[in-house]
Amino acid sequence: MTAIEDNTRKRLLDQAERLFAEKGFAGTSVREITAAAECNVAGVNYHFGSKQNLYMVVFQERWASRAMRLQQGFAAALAGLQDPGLSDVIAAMARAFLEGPWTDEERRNHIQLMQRELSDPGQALGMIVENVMRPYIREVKKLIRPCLRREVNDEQLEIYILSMLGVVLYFFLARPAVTEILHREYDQDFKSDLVAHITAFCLNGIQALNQEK
Amino acid sequence: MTAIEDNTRKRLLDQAERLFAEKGFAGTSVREITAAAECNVAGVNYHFGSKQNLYMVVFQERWASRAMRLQQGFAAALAGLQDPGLSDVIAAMARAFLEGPWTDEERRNHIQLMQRELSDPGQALGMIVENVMRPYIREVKKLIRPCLRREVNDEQLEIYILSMLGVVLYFFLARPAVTEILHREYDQDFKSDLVAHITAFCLNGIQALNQEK
DNA sequence: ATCTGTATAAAACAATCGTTTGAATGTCAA
DNA sequence: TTGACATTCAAACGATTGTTTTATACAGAT
Repeated sequence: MTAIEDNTRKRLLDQAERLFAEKGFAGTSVREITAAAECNVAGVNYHFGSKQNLYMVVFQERWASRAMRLQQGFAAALAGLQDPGLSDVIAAMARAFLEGPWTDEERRNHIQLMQRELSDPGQALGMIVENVMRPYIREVKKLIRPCLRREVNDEQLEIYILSMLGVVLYFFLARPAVTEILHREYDQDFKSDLVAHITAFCLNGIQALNQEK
Repeated sequence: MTAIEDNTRKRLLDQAERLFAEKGFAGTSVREITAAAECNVAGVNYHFGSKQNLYMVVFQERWASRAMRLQQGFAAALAGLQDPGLSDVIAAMARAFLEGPWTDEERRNHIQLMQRELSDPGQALGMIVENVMRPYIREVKKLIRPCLRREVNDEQLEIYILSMLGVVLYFFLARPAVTEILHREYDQDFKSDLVAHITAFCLNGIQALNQEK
C-alpha cells in the first residue's frame, strides 16, 4: 500500500470509527463496516488482521491524533495570554471540546469513542489515560495552580479537573436525553449557550478550592 | 408462577441486570445470562419472550423501582428541613446517589444501566426521561428556585441541574479511568471525599445563577 | 511476455447468536 | 390414578458472527 491510493483501508477506518463510536465495539459487525466502506468482508482482516485490531488502529491512527489536535487548540487559545486566569483556562477547555475546528460528527465520534472506553475499559483505556488524560490534567494543573491557595493539594485539584471534564463530556454523552428534556437541538445556538454555561458553572465550582473547608 | 417460589425468573432478572449493566445489551449473550442464572437457555424466552423484552423488564421491574427509592431517599433527606438551602438540596442529591442504602454493586448497576440508555437510546430512554428524570428535575427546580434570583428562567435552571447530575454520574461512568488516574479505589473513604467534593463544586457552580451575566 | 507481489472478491469456514421445538419433569385438582 | 397445567430440559433451528481460503485482477519490474 502506498500512502495515497490505498483508499479501501482509509474507507474502512472512516466507517469503523463512525460505527464504533455510534454503536460500540460489540454492537458493530464486520459486515456492517465493510458494507458501509463498500468493500469485501475480507478487507478488515486483510488490512487490519482482526476486528479487535481494527478497533485499536482507530484509536491509534484517528483518535490519538485528534486528541493531540484538541490539546494543541487548547494550548493555542492560551498562548496569547501571558498570565491566564481561571476563567481563561476554563473557557479554553470548554471551547476546545465544543468549538474546535471540527465537524459536528467528528466531535461526536471522538468523545463517544473515549466515553465508551472510559466506562467499558478495553485495550485502549491505558493509552487514553497515560498518553492523553494524564498529560492534559498535568498541564491544566500547572495553568490554574497559580490562581489557587497554596494549601490545595494535588489530588484535590485533580478531582476538580475531572469534574470539569465530566461536565463537558456529559453533555455529549447524554445528548439524546438532554435534547429530549430541554427540547433543544445541538445547533450552533445551543452549543454557544453550553460553552457559556459550562464556563460559568465550572468557574464558580472550582472557586470552592479557594474557600477554607 | 407464584410470587415467591419462582426463582428462576428472579435469578434471570438478577443476572440480566448485572450483565446488561456491566457489558451492555449487545455485549451480553442470552447464554451468558442463563449460565450465570444456572438455568436452561430457553428460560429467557419462556419467562420473558425475548432477550429484548428481558432488557425492558429489567428496566420496568428493577431499575424503575430503584429510581423511585432513590428519589424517596432524596426527598426524605430534605423532609426534616422546613426551608432547605441550596447546600442542603445539593448535598442530598449527591448523597442519594453515592450513599443510599444500597450495595456498591446495586449502585453501579443502576447508574450504568441508565448511563447506557442515555448515550445509546433504546426503548427504555423514553421511560427514563418521562417517568424519572423529568419529575426529578421538576422537584429539584421547585426546591432551589426560592434560593435564586427571580430573573433566572426555567431553561437556565434545567441546564444547571443537568450539569450537577452530570458530575455525579460521571464519577460513576468514568470510574475505571478515575481509579487509574487518582490511584484511589472507590472505597468508603473516597466516596465520602467525593460527596464532599461534588457538593462543594456544584454548590459554588450553581451560584453562578445568582450573579448577573 | 513473464514473473512478482499486492489488493479485492466470492465462497466457505467453524463458532456463536437468539429462538423454537418436543419431551421430561413436577404439582395440584378431580 | 388420571388429566391438566406450568416449568425445565436437551436438542436443534436458521441466521449471523469473525475469520480463512481460494481465485481473480492488476500493477510494475525483469
